[in-house]
Amino acid sequence: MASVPSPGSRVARRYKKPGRLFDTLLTQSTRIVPSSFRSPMDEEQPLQEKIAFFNQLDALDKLDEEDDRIDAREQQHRAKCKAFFQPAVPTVKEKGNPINPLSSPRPHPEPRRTTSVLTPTAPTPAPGGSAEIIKATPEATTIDSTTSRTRRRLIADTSTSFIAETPIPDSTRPRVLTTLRRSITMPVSASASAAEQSPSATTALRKRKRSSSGKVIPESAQIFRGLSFFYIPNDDVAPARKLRIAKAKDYGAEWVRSLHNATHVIVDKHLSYSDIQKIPEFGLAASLIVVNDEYPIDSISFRTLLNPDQSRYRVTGFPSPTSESTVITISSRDSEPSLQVKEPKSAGRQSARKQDTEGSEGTPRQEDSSFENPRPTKTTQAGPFEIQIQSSVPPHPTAQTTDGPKDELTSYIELLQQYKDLPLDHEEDDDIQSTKDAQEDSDPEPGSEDERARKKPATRSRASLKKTIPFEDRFACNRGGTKDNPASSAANNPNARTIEVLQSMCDYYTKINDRWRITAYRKAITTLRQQTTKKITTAEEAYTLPNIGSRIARKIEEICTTNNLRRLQYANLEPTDKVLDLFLKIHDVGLSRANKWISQGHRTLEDLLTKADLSANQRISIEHYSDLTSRIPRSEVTQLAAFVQREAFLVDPDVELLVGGSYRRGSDTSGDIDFIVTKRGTTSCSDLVPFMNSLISVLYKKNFLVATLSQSRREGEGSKFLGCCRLPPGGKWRRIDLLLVPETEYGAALIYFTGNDIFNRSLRLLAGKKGMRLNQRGLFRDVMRGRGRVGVTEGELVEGRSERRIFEVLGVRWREPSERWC
DNA sequence: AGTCAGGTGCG
DNA sequence: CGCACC
DNA sequence: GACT
Ligand SMILES: O=c1ccn([C@H]2C[C@H](O)[C@@H](COP(=O)(O)OP(=O)(O)OP(=O)(O)O)O2)c(=O)[nH]1
Ligand SMILES: [Mg+2]
Repeated sequence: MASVPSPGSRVARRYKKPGRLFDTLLTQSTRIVPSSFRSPMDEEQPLQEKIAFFNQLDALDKLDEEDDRIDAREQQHRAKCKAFFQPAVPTVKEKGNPINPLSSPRPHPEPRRTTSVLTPTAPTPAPGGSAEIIKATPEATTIDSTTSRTRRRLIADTSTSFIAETPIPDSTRPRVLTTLRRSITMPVSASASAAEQSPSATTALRKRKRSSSGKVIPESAQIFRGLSFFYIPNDDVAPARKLRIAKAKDYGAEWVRSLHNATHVIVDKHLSYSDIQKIPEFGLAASLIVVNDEYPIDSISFRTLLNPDQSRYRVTGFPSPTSESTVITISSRDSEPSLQVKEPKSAGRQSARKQDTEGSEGTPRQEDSSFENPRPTKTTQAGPFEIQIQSSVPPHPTAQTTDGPKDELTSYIELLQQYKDLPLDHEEDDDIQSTKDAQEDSDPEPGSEDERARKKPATRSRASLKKTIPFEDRFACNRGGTKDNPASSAANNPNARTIEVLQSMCDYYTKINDRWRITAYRKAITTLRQQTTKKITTAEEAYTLPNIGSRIARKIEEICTTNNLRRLQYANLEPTDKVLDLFLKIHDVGLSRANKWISQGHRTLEDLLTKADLSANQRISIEHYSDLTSRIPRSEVTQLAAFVQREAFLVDPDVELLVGGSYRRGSDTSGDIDFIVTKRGTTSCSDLVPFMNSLISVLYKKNFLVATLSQSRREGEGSKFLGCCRLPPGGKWRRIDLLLVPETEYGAALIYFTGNDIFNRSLRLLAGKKGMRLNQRGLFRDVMRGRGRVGVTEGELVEGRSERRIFEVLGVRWREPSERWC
């Protein structure tokens, strides 16, 4: 994967498996009208206006951001809490026992325990999910969701008119606007059926669903219980603040209007100490806890009252805490020398990607004039008026024409839209492949047929200029790629900047551990990267592409017009981000641990080596940080391979070793070296274990192997060895992976170990959609995945030996390893 | 409203 | 079960 | 977030 970080890169994969804790299930808007993303202006509109428009939207987006932020943090907090996050005391040791000097009204016993109680996250797997399993089990066929879903889709297809959103009259704001922005006009054609689905249509069209804070937080979780917050400004005019206030209330805080009965003073970020001093009776605040509005948010995030003394929560200009700053002053936390740098964007140019994350701790937000003005103005009028732009825009000719390389299987992999049933379409002008068919041929007997009957009629409308094209391109992984990146990725791709920005978004979500958004962005980026011919500028254009929906499409347009994404301005950029990246590259360190360390005040590798408690692997990994994080030139991989193969031959001449991973895909550089070890005639990896043991000991003796990170020799399971090695003379430390594979599973293992990971996943996804299951041991069929999503039946082995046959059975065109970059 | 790959080892 | 890894 |  060379330089390109996205696919397959460690970072990209860094999200962890769900563990159902992170099943975010946030909201999701279902797009119905093709142009739901459409902004009021049309293509021809002058750039200036577009920019102006975006600026106007700033306030609103801020809101969105706020939402995201909260949502995200809610997810995040679990990870952090579990990671023994220490609420108040940033000092290194002592885990439990948070000392909350000031906010002790409600001492929180032992955070860990508390958290588990607090999060009533009841996964509730919801039964009956296997709607799309083709080979559904008899009882599983009782699919219900399909009906409503289908209905919705139909409507979607019919709408032809475009909706426009009203540009916001700047001065106005808040909720009025919010509403306005979401207001939509019902497509004429759909109006007929509007009645039956109006709610969903509305939902689908509006930009996003905002969760009402109607949820009830269990009393035990109400960390603010007993506390009284006085806000400055003390009103809920600003929607974002209103939201925060509501949130605080949810957690037990009382919103007070007077300083007299307040316990905490929550100051708007944009206000400085000198500003709030003017407040009448401000003197009272001296005895109160004064923090900025980050404090409640963070506290909620961590489900515990944090130490309000942290610089992070200090109001700008607030007389510093008598300089007795507790123990250990965490440098980076408060330092932030030039906290004024800001510099929103302007010239841009800077590499958005990595280091640009130059934010400022305490003052991360730009001025963003609009958004929450201190003065108690009240929202005024706002004459919302909806504009209907009738645009008979014909379905984009694009769609499949997008670009050259397309192959059918590509289409599969990625979207696997309707693989098998991928019907007919072809010329049939009605694109509709809309797919509804998918379900119809399959089985309706159980009971829900009635509805299904009525829905199918209508439909034939084009409307969706969206990704209709069923198979044709749906990218996935076609591209050979490895070496072209030096030149191509950087200079060649016209969408470089866009990708760069989106990648930042992706990074952001990575930090937040939002699995699905990460993959969504990853996919979007991948398809964008494949548009090598022209620059995607408008939302429509972008929306046409697979895996780019309305929201990312909008962002793309914004990026192209403003060369920036407002979302990033306040979404990202904490100074600790670089540290986070630093830590994440350590083997056996993920988000959770890295964040934990950061919260403990560690900022450098040295800190970790001296102050943190590390596992053996982590220590090794830090001690050879630079070696292990640098990529291995192909030539060196070849040498390493030769070395190992030679030794292996001496141990057992019948054993075969093949280098897989990125090397097999033709990469110029690799993050590690992956060996697939097999021997003819073997049927279980246990047959190879003895060989492995001797090989490993030999390699150690030769000073080739220098560390073992993990080793598994379970019978029946694939066994693998992960360690570190180096070329004899004293080469750099390198990561090495050995996978033991019996001959009978060779093909499957080959696919697995060759990757890349995205390719594997799409293949497996495809298999799943075909009622099969693919893993590193083979391809199985008649798999029953029932309820709980857990495989009920393992399925019957179809093929495991031959890589090619697995492809065949899956109906996927053979792909050379070099074509497996997705 | 559900899905988004599928597995391992460790604590 | 969560985390980290492939 | 995207797609079904
Ligand atoms: O989440 C994952 C990670 C990896 N793999 C497979 C594909 C991958 O190709 C192979 C080896 O993993 P590795 O981490 O070595 O990735 P790589 O493709 O070899 O890239 P790199 O150059 O970073 O080693 O294991 C997966 O199936 N799922
Ligand atoms: Mg590799």
